[in-house]
Amino acid sequence: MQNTEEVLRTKKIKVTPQRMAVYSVLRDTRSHPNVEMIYKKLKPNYPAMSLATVYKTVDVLKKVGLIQELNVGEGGLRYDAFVEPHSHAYCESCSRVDDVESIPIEKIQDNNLFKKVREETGFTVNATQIFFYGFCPECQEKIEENV
Amino acid sequence: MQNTEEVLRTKKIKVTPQRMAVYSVLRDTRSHPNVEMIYKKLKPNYPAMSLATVYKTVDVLKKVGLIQELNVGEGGLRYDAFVEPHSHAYCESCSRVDDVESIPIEKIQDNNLFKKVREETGFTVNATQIFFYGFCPECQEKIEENV
DNA sequence: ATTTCTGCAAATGCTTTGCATTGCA
DNA sequence: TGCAATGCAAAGCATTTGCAGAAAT
Repeated sequence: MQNTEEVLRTKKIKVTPQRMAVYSVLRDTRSHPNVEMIYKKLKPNYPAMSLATVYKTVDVLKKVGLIQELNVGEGGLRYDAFVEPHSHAYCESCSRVDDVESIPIEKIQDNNLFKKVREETGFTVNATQIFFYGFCPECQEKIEENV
Repeated sequence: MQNTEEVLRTKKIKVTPQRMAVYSVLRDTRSHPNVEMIYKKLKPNYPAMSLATVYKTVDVLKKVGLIQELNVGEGGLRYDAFVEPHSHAYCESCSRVDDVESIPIEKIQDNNLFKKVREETGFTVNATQIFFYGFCPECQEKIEENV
């Protein structure tokens, strides 16, 4: 995997320790953290890091396409450095977000879905976002225990 | 179509003018308004109507299943009285939200998609939300004019 | 040297809350 | 009448902004 510094440089944005740190956190996890979670994770190693900087940084990373922003309803905005098209499962109990890779969005696109949407609505479509809402394995267990 | 008052009564919630008004607005439009839009629409006829009441009302209507809440990213929370499963197209320029009915979610469910998600992630899935992001016909024209 | 980023604090804006009053059942 | 909903103002929270100092190119 290309190192974080190189990746940022490729995108022609200034390379700062804060940006490397935020992007590294996102590259190293599959947990789709929100800004607060990123901040908490970084604080021990970067005591001077400001929450506002995390906000500004995810914004920059999003704009250059290094990360994607997920709007998961009550769970707020989450960030994901895995930018290949894929869908997500959201746990309505603990707000956990998992990747779903077995339903590849490319396949849906291949099925002429974008074209179909265009025919119906006149919209030109660039992207799609698919969410599955339900309960993660851990929360299912908890719910069963409480019966 | 059943009248608004009857529908509310069926759901065993208190029938008030404010609730009827909010629900009527949502039944009469396909524009997926947010709270602010609902409020503005009602203000001329209900000058005493408070924004807080609109917030509380959409919450109640959502809980009894009369409307659904759509989380459309930057456009915030939108409300829709059309609760049959369907997907949505979101205009990244003007925030307009259109229904997409030609891609029925039932069909996706029939394709064992929920089962597939469960096999991959362990999540039990109750619902899905599909968004198409792009530009609506009007905004496409505007963009072309400015070239 | 210049431009951009960071960190702080203040400001913003959307949403929620508390509570006295009103209104539905 | 009793309980729930409304409307107002205040509070709450996540996010954004302005700006002086710091850092990257």
